[in-house]
Amino acid sequence: MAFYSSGVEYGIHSLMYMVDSKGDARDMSVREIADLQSVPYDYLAKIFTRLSKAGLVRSTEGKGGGYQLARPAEQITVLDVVNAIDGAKSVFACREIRQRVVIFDEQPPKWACEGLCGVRAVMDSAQQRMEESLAQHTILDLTRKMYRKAPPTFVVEVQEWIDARKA
Amino acid sequence: MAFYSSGVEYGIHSLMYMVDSKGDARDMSVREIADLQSVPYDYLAKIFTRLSKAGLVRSTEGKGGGYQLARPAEQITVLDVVNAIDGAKSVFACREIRQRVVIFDEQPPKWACEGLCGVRAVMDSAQQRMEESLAQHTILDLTRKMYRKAPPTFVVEVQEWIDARKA
DNA sequence: GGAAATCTACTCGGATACCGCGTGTCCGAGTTATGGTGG
DNA sequence: CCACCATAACTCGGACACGCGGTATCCGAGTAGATTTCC
Repeated sequence: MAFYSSGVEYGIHSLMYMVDSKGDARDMSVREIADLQSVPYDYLAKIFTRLSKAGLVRSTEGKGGGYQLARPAEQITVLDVVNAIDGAKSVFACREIRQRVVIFDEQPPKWACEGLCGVRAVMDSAQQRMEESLAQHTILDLTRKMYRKAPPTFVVEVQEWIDARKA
Repeated sequence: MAFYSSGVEYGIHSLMYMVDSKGDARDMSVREIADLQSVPYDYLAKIFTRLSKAGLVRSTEGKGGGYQLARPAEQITVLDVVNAIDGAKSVFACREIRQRVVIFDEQPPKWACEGLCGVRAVMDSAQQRMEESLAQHTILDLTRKMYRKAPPTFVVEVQEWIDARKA
């Protein structure tokens, strides 16, 4: 299975649509975002509460409310989104096998318990590299890249869809 | 959940015990390795068939048989073990959400399908960073680090346990 | 016409159902050394 | 003494049971703007 949940994917793509062609924030409701991308609404709603708790988006309640980026899109990294949605999870779950060696039966010595397990240290550092890489890409980067790839008509079509929706 | 399976952990720790204090390969049976580390035997057996298929260990069948590193421990990286056991799996499962935008209904245009999804590209490159990091650590490194941390008596105790076991 | 009640469209949070996959176990088959047995 | 056979200790491979967590759905509660109703 994949490490990052599908929620992460939904989250990132959603945030990408919450910034317009000029890079400014755009106010949208969860239902709009879900319908726009043909994504399950209830599920996406849960994801946005997490994004909100993490401070990546701001919510306004009541009718006409919705979500909005809490800070500029160039200050929201992919790592931020990942952490917000999936939480701090580890690529590797160390089971302290080093302590289970049959030689020290029932009572592993201190040297086998203190510090980080060597295997785990390697894994942790690898994960850190990955996260550093994720931290180098922002939502704005992704949005720009998407709009650059699409024909110019796409930007306005999205905007029109949203406007028609509000009415 | 963790990305790398517990099998990976078992595998790496097992390989570490298959090289002696001088760094030379040591012949061991799965049962020995499992008992030494108090790890489920049947499960570990499956892991070793994978290591074997990947060419990391060599097997000798029949009584007195067992496994042995197929190449020097300094030429087996953590990434090798991970790939052998968990196979080539991806941190991120792209669901092509970009194609699901409601604007192009039922028939996403070509530009939305060709090339890599932007989000996926970011994830893939991040994973690559992680794997590069894993490829920089070898089994020999890990073994050395373990023996360096343990008191000198530990090395001989392990050897004695193995020898007593053979008799 | 203004205040109050109703309606509608949101954000929240909990409970739950489904199901795939990791983890672990069991069993049978094939292989090779070892030890015992009979001629 | 030697050929033969049973046994034990391995590696393989498939099948399966169990449980957890990701995915998704449903529902109720709270909030706030828009609309209607009623005096």
